[in-house]
Amino acid sequence: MPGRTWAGTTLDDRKALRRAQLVAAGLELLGTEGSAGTSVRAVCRHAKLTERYFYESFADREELVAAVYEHVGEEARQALVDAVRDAPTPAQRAEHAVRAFVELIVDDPRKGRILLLAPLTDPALTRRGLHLLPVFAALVGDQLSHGDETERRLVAVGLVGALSNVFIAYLDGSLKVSRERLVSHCVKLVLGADGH
Amino acid sequence: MPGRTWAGTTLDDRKALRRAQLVAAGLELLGTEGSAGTSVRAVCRHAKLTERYFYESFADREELVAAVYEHVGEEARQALVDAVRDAPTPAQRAEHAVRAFVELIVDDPRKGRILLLAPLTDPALTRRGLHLLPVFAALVGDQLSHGDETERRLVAVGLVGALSNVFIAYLDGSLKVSRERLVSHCVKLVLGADGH
DNA sequence: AGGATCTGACAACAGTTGTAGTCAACCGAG
DNA sequence: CTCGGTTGACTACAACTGTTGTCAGATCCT
Repeated sequence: MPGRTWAGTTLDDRKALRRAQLVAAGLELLGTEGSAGTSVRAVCRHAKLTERYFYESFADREELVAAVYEHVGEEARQALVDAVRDAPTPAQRAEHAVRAFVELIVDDPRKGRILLLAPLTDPALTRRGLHLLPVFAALVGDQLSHGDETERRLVAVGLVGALSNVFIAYLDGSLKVSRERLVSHCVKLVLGADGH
Repeated sequence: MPGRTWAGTTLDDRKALRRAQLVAAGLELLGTEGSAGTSVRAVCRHAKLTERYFYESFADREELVAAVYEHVGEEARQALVDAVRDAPTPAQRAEHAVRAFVELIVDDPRKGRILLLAPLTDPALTRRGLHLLPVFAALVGDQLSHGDETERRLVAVGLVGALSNVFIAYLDGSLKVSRERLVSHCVKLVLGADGH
């Protein structure tokens, strides 16, 4: 059993550490170079590990990019849940959620790019149907109060698209606007979506 | 001078024809297989031409991709211009424009995918900053009547994002809704955007 | 110290990529 | 018919991909 210690740590510890390094390297590459630049070799170079350790933690290149995507997605989900909790009114919930998301992707644009763009571009994700935006859109749709089923879905999909595009434009610098204004505009979008 | 005729056509004619075949093959591949599947060899196979003719018309793989994108973009622009002309009221302009766009991408989803997704996914396009959505957004922004400069830009970027996302969801089948309802909802989005 | 275990640097495989070059066959103008 | 422009099939190259394997050396438990 791998209770045996090595350089002060157990085998499982080091294995988990290496896996984390690989995921971090994958996040960096997927968030900057994009899908094509995220090769097994490139990830290993970046993580300062050899290919052997790649296949110790992942069966595929696919598994790595899926792990990266899910990692970022989970982070975003958690940030949103934390933000919405303890906000009594819908308006406050909207503002907190938007602010949390903006903070997440402004602190680390790589995560924004991965969350918003990767599932559209990387075959490893599209093939698995791994796309969280529809999930978010469904959550948003459930919060809406007006209209029938498909109406809510249309509104939610549109709203998520509007927010995404504004974020993307903000991220790549083509939308020059203060962060405060960005947040308040997005809040307005969210609140306006439910308003008729 | 290449006025000399060959098999009934001049050299320039055949060269142009081959170029068109290559662009058509590029459109097909970029719109179905995506960026990764659009290799020089694959394009040539699809166009039933050899690599030599590829480099007769394009210096790079990049040039081909850019040509395909600009081709589709020009087509979309033309369709929108045609649709908007002769529509007196803003409401009619919005409806005609949306309808024209929907027809374009429903008749040929490949074009929709190229227009909306390719610039986000293909390095050949991102590197050149070849992205027409901001251009469309700017056009839209000029039509808005409320707010200052940045306000109009924010609204336009959001509107374009909302429309794109709805179209994309409709294209990949995840948004099951009748075409008429799609159009009318999009028209509502367009008209609602200017209502501040 | 001995021996099991872990590590890292590399090589090997077959495949695809972009790009360029060669060469035999063809075609139509003079 | 001949000659030069034109065609297409084919090869060549170096670089890269995912994946697996090898092997010398370091590290720690007993």
